[in-house]
Amino acid sequence: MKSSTKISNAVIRRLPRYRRILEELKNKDVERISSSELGALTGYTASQIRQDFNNFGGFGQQGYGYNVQSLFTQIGLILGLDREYGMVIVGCGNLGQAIANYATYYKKGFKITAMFDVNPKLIGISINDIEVQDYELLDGYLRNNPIDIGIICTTKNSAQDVANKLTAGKVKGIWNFAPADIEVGEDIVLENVHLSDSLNALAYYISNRDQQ
Amino acid sequence: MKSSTKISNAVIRRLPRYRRILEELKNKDVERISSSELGALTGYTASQIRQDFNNFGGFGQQGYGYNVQSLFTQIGLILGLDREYGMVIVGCGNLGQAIANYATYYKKGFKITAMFDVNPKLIGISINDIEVQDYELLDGYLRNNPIDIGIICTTKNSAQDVANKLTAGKVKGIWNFAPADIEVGEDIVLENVHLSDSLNALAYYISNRDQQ
DNA sequence: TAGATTGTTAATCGATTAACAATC
DNA sequence: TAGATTGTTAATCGATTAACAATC
Repeated sequence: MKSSTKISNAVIRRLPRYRRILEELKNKDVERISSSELGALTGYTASQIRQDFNNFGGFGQQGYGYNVQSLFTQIGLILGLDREYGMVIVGCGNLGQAIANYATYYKKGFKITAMFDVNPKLIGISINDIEVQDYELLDGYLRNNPIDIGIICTTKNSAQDVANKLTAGKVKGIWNFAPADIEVGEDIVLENVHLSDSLNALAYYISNRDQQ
Repeated sequence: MKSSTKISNAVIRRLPRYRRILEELKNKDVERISSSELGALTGYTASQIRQDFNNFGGFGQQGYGYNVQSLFTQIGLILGLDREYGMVIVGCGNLGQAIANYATYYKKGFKITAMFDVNPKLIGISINDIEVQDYELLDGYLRNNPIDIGIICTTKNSAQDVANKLTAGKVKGIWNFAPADIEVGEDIVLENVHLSDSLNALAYYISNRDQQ
């Protein structure tokens, strides 16, 4: 894998989709796939698929195509899925709990190690065997436990404060579900899931279906 | 607004963000803003902002900039936020409940009218005064109540079946949270929120921070 | 070997940025 | 009026698609 040249964001965003589809093929015991077959499944052009993979060096074989298992593994390596990520969730309402369940049952390699909230009704309850702690304890927890990813599932108003505490606690990335534009330092990776933006885009395309 | 020419998806995806930031400015009683000021707030270039708005006709005034209130309203009109959208949620676990709360409290104009699940433990309970109904009743409900948006918060395995029922029930758009690649007809707008893809991209950027 | 399909270069397309005349 | 800032055209940049030689 050449890691010297910068890979465009557009390529990176397609990789998880490739991987998802390859996993399904793998489960169906499909051994090999050509770029055009993969194109039919993903909706991308065969040409784009070959370009994408060649950003990281050749994964295929002329006249044969790509080995499903090996391509799946390679993409996992590129995405950094060959290691474990420690995560904390801040905000344990329905959304926080949904993310906790999701990560616990579906995302091997992403491990929730602690959960925090300010709500006394939530503090002390257990979610998938993880006890919700008082938000006041977040600082101390991060000092003693190096964490990779902080997940913000709070309200809009608390989001920046949480981000600041996560930053001070030296997380490497923030997965933000709060409908806020939080600011973080250069060295922290910020991934926003702005549900509101997604719903607004959906409304647009419903209202302008002819243009889609 | 010229609706004759197709607006690129990239532009549409930026509109909700503009609107979000304009709303904040409006709340702070800011009356006018220039493209370069808005650029500083959004991270886009002033040039891009002017290009974006000019897709829909001129919203600004030379020498003055843009009127915050009016620009906010215009973007809302473009996105189709001047009407109400009826929505049903299928799958009422934590995620479905989180979306229900979110839509109820934060998204004026998007109204949840019914919720469905297969789980007997959930059927009958009320979430924000909406009773969870048996999934078996979805078909009949959609026949009698025209719905704009169907929200899928089920497991991966059920997602396509739900999508088929929503399609048969003539929804205009589907907001899919299930980690599945569902297929819908041409005339239905599909908006996916693939948490898994988002988390995988986050992992990539954490593992390759130097490249970001 | 012949056929298939990649890897890779070149061409095209589209999106972003720069520049500046128009005008408030 | 002079200054500011848009609207809009032109230039650039980057991403996608097409084409085909390399090769399994």
